[in-house]
Amino acid sequence: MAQVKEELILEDYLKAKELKHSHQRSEILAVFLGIDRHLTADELYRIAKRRNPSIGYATVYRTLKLRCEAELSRELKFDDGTTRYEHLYEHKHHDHLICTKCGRMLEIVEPEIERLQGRMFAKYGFRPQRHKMELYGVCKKCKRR
Amino acid sequence: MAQVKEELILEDYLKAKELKHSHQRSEILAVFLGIDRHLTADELYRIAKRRNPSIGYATVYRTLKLRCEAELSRELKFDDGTTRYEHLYEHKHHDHLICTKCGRMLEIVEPEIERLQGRMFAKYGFRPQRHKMELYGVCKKCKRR
DNA sequence: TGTAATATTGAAAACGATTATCAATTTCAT
DNA sequence: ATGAAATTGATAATCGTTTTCAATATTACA
Repeated sequence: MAQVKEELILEDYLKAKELKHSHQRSEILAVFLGIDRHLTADELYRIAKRRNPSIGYATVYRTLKLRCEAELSRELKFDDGTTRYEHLYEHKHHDHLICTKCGRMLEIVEPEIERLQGRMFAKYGFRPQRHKMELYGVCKKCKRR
Repeated sequence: MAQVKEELILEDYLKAKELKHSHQRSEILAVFLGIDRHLTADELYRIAKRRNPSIGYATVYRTLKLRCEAELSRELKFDDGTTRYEHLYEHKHHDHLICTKCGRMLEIVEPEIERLQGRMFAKYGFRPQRHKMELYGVCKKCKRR
């Protein structure tokens, strides 16, 4: 199961950095891994806190930062000002289609766009690192209203 | 001259909203319009302040917000956490190619990508509003070092 | 012109999201 | 078990941005 393997990657990362385990961290991670949406730190905090009320805000941030360092997650800044965290492990690169009315967010994969992006990097002599594409519009449901 | 016409658009916007003129605002705008880079509010503040030391932080923010409301500018959030403002008037839609070493930013226009984006909106039944694409990599110069 | 109504200002306080600090606690190799 | 070191939650600090507020500037109109 992918989630188990993913935990092992973080495990190795902790070992390499000579870090220790902790209850709170695994609980926060269990929540985070179990949810497919792109959560904000605050959303994750609230949900984790329901499970274990002793969990603090700072630890949620620390845990998310750890995952980003281990390249298992990525921090994304959206136009509405929110910062959200997405899973990277075993997720193909994808772009985002966002409804500006209801906030719904779709992950979309479009190889054609990926190809074009590669060409753009080449055209300007850049070594590609990453990219980000967000399409903002009004979704089917919200259009009707 | 484009800059003059652009000022008239803001003029109309002010009239429509029954707003008044002000010295500080036009000075801030003169600086902003005269610089092609994507400035942060803080950068604009510093430069404007050199011209007129009485200009305050809040007015810079207020002026930028006004321009965004009038659809003459756009606020962009980048991955490094900075918020920058770009000119929209008589600027074709463009994407950004950003060097993660030196911070240099290129505006790139690629009709093919624009077309594809349009198709993505259609495919998922969204009414398009805007989009944003950022390519992060290492530029020619920085690659050499 | 002068006047009154109201928008604009700068400074400072307030704000929201994130990070740093710190003493108490937990982990873990020995 | 012990002790060194990492982790914790609460809280203070920080950063970028917005709001507040009393003083000032702009504008319409008498």
